[in-house]
Amino acid sequence: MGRKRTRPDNIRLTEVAELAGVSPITASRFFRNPEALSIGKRVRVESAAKELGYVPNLAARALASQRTEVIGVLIPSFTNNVFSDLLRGIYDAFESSRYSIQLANTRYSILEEEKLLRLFLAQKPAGLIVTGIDQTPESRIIMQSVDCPIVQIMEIGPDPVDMIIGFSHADAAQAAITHLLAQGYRRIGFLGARMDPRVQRRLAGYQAAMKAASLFDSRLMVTTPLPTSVTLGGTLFADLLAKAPDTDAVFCANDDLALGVLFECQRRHIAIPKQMAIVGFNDLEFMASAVPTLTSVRTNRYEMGRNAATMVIETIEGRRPEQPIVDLGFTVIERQSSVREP
Amino acid sequence: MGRKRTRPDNIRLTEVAELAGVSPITASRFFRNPEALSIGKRVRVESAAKELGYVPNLAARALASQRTEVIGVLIPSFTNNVFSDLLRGIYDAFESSRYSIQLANTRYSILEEEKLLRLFLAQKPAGLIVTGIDQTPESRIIMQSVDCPIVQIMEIGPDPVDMIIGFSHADAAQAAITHLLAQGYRRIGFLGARMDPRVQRRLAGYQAAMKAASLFDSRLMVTTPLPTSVTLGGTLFADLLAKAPDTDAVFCANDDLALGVLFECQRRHIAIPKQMAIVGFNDLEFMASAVPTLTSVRTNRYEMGRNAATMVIETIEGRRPEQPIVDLGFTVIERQSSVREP
DNA sequence: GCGGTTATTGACAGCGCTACCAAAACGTTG
DNA sequence: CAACGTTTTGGTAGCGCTGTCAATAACCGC
Repeated sequence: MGRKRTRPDNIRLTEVAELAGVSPITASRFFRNPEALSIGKRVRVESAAKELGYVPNLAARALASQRTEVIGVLIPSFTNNVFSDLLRGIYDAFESSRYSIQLANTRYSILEEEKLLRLFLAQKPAGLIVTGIDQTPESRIIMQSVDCPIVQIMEIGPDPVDMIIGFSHADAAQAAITHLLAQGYRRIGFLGARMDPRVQRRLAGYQAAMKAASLFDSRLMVTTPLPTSVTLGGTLFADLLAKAPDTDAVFCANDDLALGVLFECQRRHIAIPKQMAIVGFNDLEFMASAVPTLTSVRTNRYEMGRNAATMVIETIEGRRPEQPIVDLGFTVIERQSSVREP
Repeated sequence: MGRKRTRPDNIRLTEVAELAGVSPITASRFFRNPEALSIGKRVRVESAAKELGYVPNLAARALASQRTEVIGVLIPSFTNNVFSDLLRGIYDAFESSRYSIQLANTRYSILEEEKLLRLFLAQKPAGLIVTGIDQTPESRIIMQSVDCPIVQIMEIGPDPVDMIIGFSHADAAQAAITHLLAQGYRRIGFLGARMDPRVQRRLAGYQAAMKAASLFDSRLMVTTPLPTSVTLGGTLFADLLAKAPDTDAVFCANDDLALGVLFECQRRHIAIPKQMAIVGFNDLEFMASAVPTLTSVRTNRYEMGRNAATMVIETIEGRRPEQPIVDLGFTVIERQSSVREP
């Protein structure tokens, strides 16, 4: 008959209410919507809570209110530097809020993503941040049927589930190629690893630009499903030179590959940018420091994370951003590796 | 009088029990300790749960059982590559378990860490993973008073709160210096950024080795509280050369700095390893790919994360590891940047 | 001073699950 | 086959909080 278990010694809301001389429900309201209380009760509850060191029991709150204060975040990789900047932005934005983050790694698998999505939604999160726009049809249905704000990040697309923030990878790649063309390079190669959807779109942008300039040649494209690395950059570059020895520039789908190309050029005594131009993607910190300095396409990853988080919070709190699609753009940062001396 | 709120359409344990023809408590047991059920009921509950698509309500579980299945993880930075490997290990290990991870960033502040610790412990986590051994006295008291397993990671020390896994940063630094000494280098500089406790211990190891060889000279040490970066490596190296122009080797407290030094040497046409040796720390992937390849001290970050997580899980499940202090060691990977040709 | 409106406060019940104990079912043995 | 031990199952109550609605207090114009 009932529990004999020793009552935990934690302070409960009832205790706070008692000390403050109000009903538990009033005390409860203080923590959710202090403005609803009269000034007198507000300060009484506040000081009682502080005096007792009250910490709300989130499990009880979640059970009673049928929702949590958890924001689910789905990213495809922890290893990639790109996502660490993103995460920093997200965590910074949520830090001062009452929401906590539940982070999960999809490992670049949309099936894994769907599984994690189901898992998350069963716990009724207050919001969701998911990477990219290439969910499974199932995932989209799940996401649409849910009533919490959802922000897709990393790229923009015409048909967001709810809100979306990012930039056009195809346009960014195209801008990089346009820059190389303007510098007089003609045999521009493409190196890509992992070939996740965003890299594919960079490839598409590259192809569009090359075709528009009537310079497209499939031998100039070297890609691999392997995860990216600096070493891989060197390997892919070697492949590229084997297929197209007259290559005079390389656009790398990310900066790690670009660094690998730089090292491979040093090994082969290929002069940069005279014999070979290098352009990377993301503009990681080391690009500005390399010798020669490496051109890259700057993307606003920290801001993306931060803004995505802000959009979620605002929506939860009823101040939904008027613009559900946010394009953060990109900038081609021209450096020595792709700028020909006059 | 009571709630009129629409009953959520989620499947509850009671429904599963009903369909399986057992009492709710038996169904509950199935999810916590299936072995306690007879085979017959076990399969009945299992298929009923699957048929209804039952997902347990974690909030209710946490409230009723007075504990959660959340593992708190405190790391000092998201930006640092070192921690992304660690996190990957931790997430991999917890993936197949029922535990979920609550990640927080202390920003290298032990006061922030103490705050986050309080926050975590109020929610009764099932376990805790914290970085390093330099907590505030308050933090240590809090951690000792808690009854969940705690693993400290990244380094080892004599007096763990509970369990600890890592390696000796001082010994690792000392080994790096020993290697340089063996190669005949004598004016060995030290570059360090951020100067968090682990970098300080690397510095201590450097100092010990230099003093033992009667080669210590404070002008050879250049440090800064600034966060690390490749660019900073170049800057610190320039400072070092200004203070001690006869420097013939540099030990960098991390690989980013080492890469920056490499670039600075290229800029100044300093021959590596003839005029200058470079040794980094952590052995990030790019070190093997640089030109020349860069010597570094390999640390087992992924394994550290994975093992820490496993230690937590085992302890929760009553199979506490017999050895609470785990030394994962390190390896000096000798590469071109520090090996003199005969 | 009255009817009516709005700001505060409180009572009640229950969110979905599990701890505790007891009872039932099952085996085993002399 | 009774007596006993062991496994398996169920009943009860309650974890700490909040949604709903009702009640009360405060305010207002006339």
